[in-house]
Amino acid sequence: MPTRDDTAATPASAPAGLTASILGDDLSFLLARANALSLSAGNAALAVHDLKARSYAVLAAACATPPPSQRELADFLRLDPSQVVSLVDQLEQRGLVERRADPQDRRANAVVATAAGEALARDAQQTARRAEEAVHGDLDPDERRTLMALLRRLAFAS
Amino acid sequence: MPTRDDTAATPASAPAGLTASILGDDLSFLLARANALSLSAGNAALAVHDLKARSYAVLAAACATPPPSQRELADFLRLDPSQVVSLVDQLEQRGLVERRADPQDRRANAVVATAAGEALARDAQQTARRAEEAVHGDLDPDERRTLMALLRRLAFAS
DNA sequence: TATTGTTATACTCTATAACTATA
DNA sequence: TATAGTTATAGAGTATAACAATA
Repeated sequence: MPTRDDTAATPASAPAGLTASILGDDLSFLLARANALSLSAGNAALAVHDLKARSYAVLAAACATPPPSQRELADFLRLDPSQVVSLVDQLEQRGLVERRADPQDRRANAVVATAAGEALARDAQQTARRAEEAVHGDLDPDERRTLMALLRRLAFAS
Repeated sequence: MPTRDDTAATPASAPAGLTASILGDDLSFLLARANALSLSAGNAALAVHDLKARSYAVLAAACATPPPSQRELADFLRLDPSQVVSLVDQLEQRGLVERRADPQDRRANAVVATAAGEALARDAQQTARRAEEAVHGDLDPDERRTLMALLRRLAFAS
């Protein structure tokens, strides 16, 4: 639940009373707080490319094969379909993605990255990865793998 | 970065192309998606108590000893101080927390749960825990502990 | 009749700046 | 001079409903 966009960061430590409180072993809270830190670090870093975590996610997904439809993007990124419209609009105006009509289903638009979009996605991925490391830099590679595997099960449960 | 309040849920599974995309091993994205699922499940469940994840977090923190100041709440929950004002206002109007002037520093308000607040926090904690289990129910206790320990390091790094 | 994408709109959340009272 | 809390406000993010085109 927390989110705050402070680039010049909050002291991440907390009063002992609070870390030991009910919330201290609340998985949802830890998830929320970890996400908030990661999100603000990511947004700050991606600003160099004129992207945010959201738009980067759409761009990165548009590099997949086969390219996703807007509906698939909405489901995968957990965005409202109307939000996807506006994110794709912005990326399309910058020439980073294209809407390509699906010949199978003419209601659907595949969102596919242009060459410029793919290049930017690669750069932004590097940027994002470096920002991530600042957040979880003290996890060793094994721990990182473990964490990702467990998170993946939460993120794509059922 | 994703958040969407769909109670009647999205199919959590995703096109293989997307799970295998750049985002598939992006820790920030997994964190964001796992958090989004957990948050919407939490909000939906806590609605029974007229709480959301945010207000529940404030209430739960107000049960800690020593009771946190608003500034400490803001840092711990990663909320803006002005948001804390409004959340505390709401809880105070419902008689669930009180602002108690700190005799040491008369600028500061400790936010402390009332008896009713503590009772509700206990109920809500049960509710939240049950909702959590729906999200990460397929993790065994060991995996859950591991996940929490790793997340705690991200959430309170440095 | 249901679904994809779209638009418009209302609402919630978040960030910023200015102010007060204390320190 | 700096910090805790407050207020007001603007901006970003999110949800809802209605519609056209297609299935």
